Amino acid sequence: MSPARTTAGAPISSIGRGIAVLGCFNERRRALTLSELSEKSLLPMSSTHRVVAELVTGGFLVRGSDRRYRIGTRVWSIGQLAPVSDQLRHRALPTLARLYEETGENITLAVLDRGQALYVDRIGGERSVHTASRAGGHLPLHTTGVGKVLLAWQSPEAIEKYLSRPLSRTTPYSIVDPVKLKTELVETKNRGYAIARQESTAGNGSVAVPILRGGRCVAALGVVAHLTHMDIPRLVETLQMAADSIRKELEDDH
Amino acid sequence: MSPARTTAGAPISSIGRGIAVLGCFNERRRALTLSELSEKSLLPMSSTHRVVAELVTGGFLVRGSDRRYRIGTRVWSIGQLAPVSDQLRHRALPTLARLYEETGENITLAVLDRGQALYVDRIGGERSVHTASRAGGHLPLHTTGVGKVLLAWQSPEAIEKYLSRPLSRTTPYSIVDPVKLKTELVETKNRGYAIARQESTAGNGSVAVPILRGGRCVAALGVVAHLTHMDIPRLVETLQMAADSIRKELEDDH
DNA sequence: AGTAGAGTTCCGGTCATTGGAACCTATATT
DNA sequence: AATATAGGTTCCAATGACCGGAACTCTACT
Repeated sequence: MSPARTTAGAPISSIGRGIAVLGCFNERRRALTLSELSEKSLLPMSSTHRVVAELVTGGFLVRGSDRRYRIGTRVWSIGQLAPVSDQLRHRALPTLARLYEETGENITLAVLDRGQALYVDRIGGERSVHTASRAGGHLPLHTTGVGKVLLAWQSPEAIEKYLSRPLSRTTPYSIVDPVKLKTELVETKNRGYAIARQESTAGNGSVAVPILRGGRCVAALGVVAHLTHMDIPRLVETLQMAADSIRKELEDDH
Repeated sequence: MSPARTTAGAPISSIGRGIAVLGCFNERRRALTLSELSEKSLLPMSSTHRVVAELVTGGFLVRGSDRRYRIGTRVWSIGQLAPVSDQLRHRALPTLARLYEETGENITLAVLDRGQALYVDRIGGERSVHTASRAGGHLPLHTTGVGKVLLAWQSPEAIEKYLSRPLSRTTPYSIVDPVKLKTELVETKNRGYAIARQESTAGNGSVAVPILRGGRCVAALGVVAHLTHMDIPRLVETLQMAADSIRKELEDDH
């Protein structure tokens, strides 16, 4: 009776609907009820129910004893085959482990993804400070050490494009002035590493270096620590050696 | 004209088709052409083409310069929200890093998934031996240390069920006799750890211990090393302390 | 017991989906 | 250069899988 797939205006394919449902999950919302999925995906309840049932059948969603849906192990498993995991994370992990043991601080590895810093992995125990980053999570480019590195090594046009949009403020120390940020980016690229001071989380600072391949910055390696015990020159040296080690690791085959 | 979705017998939903296409990828085949996807998913070329195009639009697939399709970063990113990654891997990672640094050998963390050992993570550098395991990959339960642990702590019925099916042989040393394997499993549970000697890859041995929560074995922690330099009693002690550390980590909230 | 909210099933209408066929486009072979 | 082959893309008529409102069931809470 009613025209199918016109509720939200543009018609969406079945696969698009499935992806939309999976896209409802994020770091804050890792377990959702059917109603929440229906609301967030903008699909009617009955349609959501059907789509969800098919995703459950395929192992892409699982329903817990609390009746909430979570991302299935199958998605995780297939996701491991993505180049970012297979080529980068896997090869860098031993170096990250060594860095973590050496410094005892949070170690992060990030790449540029959809205009944000995508955290490819993070090692940080209870002994190290609490941070906002999490493997698979996105953070802005201008409030973190790794983000600044990823942005600084972009083309001038890409940098201008990023600066032309409003810069979000996460803490009172976040740099939201495009002119000031541009100066900082130039400085970052010149000296070869980035610093962030309480720009993402209060009390924390971070240092980050690029992992370069043929002049391109393919990833950024960083440390997050409490500002009071952050020996920057020493961290930079340690990070640069580790970045070089990862770069070599990436060169093997392909 | 032709009846839709009856080529392969049972009708498959659109979402099921999307999942089938994504399911074509595995550790051996991380980059596939459209033809290969069509062949493996049992879908006609034109249908595959449409499904793939929608997956690309949604960021679930990407096409490289070699015209091959690969799993998109988005799948990896969403997969990180799965409990196996979010609850287990993330919390265990610092301990795995410490273990790796302490031993210098391959460290593996696995859970039971669909009758196989699913590797939740693996840290192993070029210094450690080459192994078959990889994060996100599956291996049989009876040919690896972690697999034996996961199986040994299952219910007697589940063990019988596993033993009733033919046991695959990976190396000449693989235990394929159900009676012999059962004895080994009993012994494993009694002594509290598992050993495998060249049952998965030639020259390698492994030691593994369970991570227990309320009597249930939620994961297995193992080391893979060259048989000649494997100090079993020492590795067992190190692993058990690490397993206890991970168990405590899992107890924090929920 | 009653109520609200969440979740599930039903079902007729219809439009997105389907796949064969035709058509491109590179790469290899003659 | 011409031809062949495989791989990939577009087209289009036919149709049955998908659509979602409505009715119903289940669960949790008062």
